[in-house]
Amino acid sequence: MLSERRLEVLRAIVQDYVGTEEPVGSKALTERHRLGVSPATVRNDMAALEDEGFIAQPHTSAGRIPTDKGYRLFVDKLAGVKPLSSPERRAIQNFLDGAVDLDDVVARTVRLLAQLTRQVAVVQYPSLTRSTVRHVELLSLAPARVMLVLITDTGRVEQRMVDCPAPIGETSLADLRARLNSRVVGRRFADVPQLVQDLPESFEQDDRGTVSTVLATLLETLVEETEERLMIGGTANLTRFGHDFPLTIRPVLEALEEQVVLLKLLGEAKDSGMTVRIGHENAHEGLTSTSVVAVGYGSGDEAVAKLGVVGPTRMDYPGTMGAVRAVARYVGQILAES
Amino acid sequence: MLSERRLEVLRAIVQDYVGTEEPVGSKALTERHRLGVSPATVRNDMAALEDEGFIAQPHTSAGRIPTDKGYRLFVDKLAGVKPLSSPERRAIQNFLDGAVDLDDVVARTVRLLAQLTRQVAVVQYPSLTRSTVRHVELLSLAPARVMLVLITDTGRVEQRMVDCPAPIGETSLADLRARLNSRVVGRRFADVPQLVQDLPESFEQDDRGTVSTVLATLLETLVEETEERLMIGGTANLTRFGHDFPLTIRPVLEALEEQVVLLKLLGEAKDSGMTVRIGHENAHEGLTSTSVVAVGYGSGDEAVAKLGVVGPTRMDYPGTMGAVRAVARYVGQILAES
DNA sequence: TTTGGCACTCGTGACCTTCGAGTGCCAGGG
DNA sequence: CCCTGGCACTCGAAGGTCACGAGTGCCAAA
Repeated sequence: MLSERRLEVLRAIVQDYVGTEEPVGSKALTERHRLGVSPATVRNDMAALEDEGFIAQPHTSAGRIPTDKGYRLFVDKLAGVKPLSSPERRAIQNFLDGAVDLDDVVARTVRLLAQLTRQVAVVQYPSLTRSTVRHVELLSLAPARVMLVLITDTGRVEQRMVDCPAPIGETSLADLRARLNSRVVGRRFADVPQLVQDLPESFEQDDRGTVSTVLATLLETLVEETEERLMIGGTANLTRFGHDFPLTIRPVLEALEEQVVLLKLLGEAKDSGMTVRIGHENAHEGLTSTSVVAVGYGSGDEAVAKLGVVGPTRMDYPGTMGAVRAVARYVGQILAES
Repeated sequence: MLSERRLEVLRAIVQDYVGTEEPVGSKALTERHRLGVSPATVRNDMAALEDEGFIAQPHTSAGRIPTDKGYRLFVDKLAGVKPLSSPERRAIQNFLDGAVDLDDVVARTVRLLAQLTRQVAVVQYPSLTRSTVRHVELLSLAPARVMLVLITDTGRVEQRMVDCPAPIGETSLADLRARLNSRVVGRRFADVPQLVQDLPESFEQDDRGTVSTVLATLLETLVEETEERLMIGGTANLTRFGHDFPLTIRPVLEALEEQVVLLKLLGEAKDSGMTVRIGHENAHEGLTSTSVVAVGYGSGDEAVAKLGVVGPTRMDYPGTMGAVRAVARYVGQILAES
């Protein structure tokens, strides 16, 4: 087991390296931190830390930098979550309060998060899977053409065109609308298929085909839209990455454009509590030199989606985690209010 | 006036420079292009072109590179629009045909354009200003709470909550819905305010307040949503920019994140025909080393929105213009069908 | 276990040289 | 009048050398 002081040395190394972006040596360490021991002692500790794999040297005769394992220990044991200052909290509140609709909430959240953390922000739209139906609307646009509009409790709206096998009258359509809503409003999406299963049977022969088609489209929408969407921002912050640019930034930008990759990334995060994935802990190979800090958010107790940031492994973990957590809370509040 | 051959030399310089990304010298030019004259002659021509400001030398004793003015001449006079190959056309068709809704169309278009041009793609959502109303729906969610859903002919859906001053009955609401739709369906957004002006008067005293509120929200939505949205993609292509990375790429990424900037950029493009803005022709200072190729697209004759790409001034103009034009046409078709 | 001392490593930056692509200019020829 | 070959010149890129110094590991003494 590592002694208390050695952990302290690791903490100092991480903090210095995050600040200066340069390998940190024993002398510099003792100067910047009041460790109460000489550089030589620190060197011994560093050698031990290196043996354990927490730090490494880019070259012989250079300072040490933390490894992924070192950051992991730092995040788990050595650092807390730094709460935001109250001006920051107020700024969040003000910034999010002006949002007019769901798109706007998400867009503002992305900007906010990117600005606070100075990193790339990723915000997932509230998922349809876990949300409930607020209303289903059916509009007759042409004799055999119906528009289906689905409204969720998170304010999301999805619409689909339905080409019906036969014309359907306004009365039947109103009837279907009423019955459909009485069954599904307030229910979870996952439960909908079962709830509407026997609906066609209660309609006249003529309309059954159309009713079935409409219901099929509804279910299809549920499935399709379970493929979640997300918004990213703050990519300009990637330019602060390092000096060895193109090689580092390229795969990251590519990964960020692949929504699938990002969704998987967020999906891997724990449902509750904050998840930090460091460097090679990320499965995607374009992201092996980045860390992902993610957390769930939602209008109630339960998370309906996730948000987070992507940044270099060399990031200010306490600060980033604080910002991510705070933003998630406020977004949850905003969603609950609307 | 520049002689025919000098224009030919300029064309060759642009083509070579776009291909190699390196200043092109007189000797290399005569080798790669059958100009029928000696390097010395080309040197004279180059000196003339430089006097006129079409090309420049990065340093003495280096080859020449085109200036913005040179690219301008190239685009206007020396190069046409390169049509896509038929496999490319088929690929576009296939790729866009799978789209399920408007969001999907836009998302696919962005990816497609980014892939075809290997540059950053920008696609504006069909604007509400120029589109027409397909349907307005009113849903009573609570006694004094109405949801307003607005559907456009381009398939876009906007919804707003309306808190009414007084409860309104289902009958009155249905009445309002019917009258509202009979007046505005098929009309342009710009005309709507006038068309609904006197609507509250025809309702009973009790409901007038609510009707006014609903109409106010509708008009507000029209105004608010005239602020257009857009989607961008292919930012990873920025890494192909040049060797002097961070400085070049940073302001571009920042500009791309500012939707306002991009909207203004697209707004400056001509409504019909293709617009190419080269380097310093772009007002925004982050984009002075990029060119923007934009074109309007729409379901009918008239453009309802614009799309385009942002890339280095050193880009393959004919190819890019060809791709942009082709994609715009296909998107127009898709929109017209749905 | 800590500390000061010491020899060693090796990347960084400054400085210099070489190399060659590219230029401008000029005199001669079609 | 325009084109061409020749020629001296420029100057950035690439490579080599060297001194510097931050940082290391190890050891013997406190």
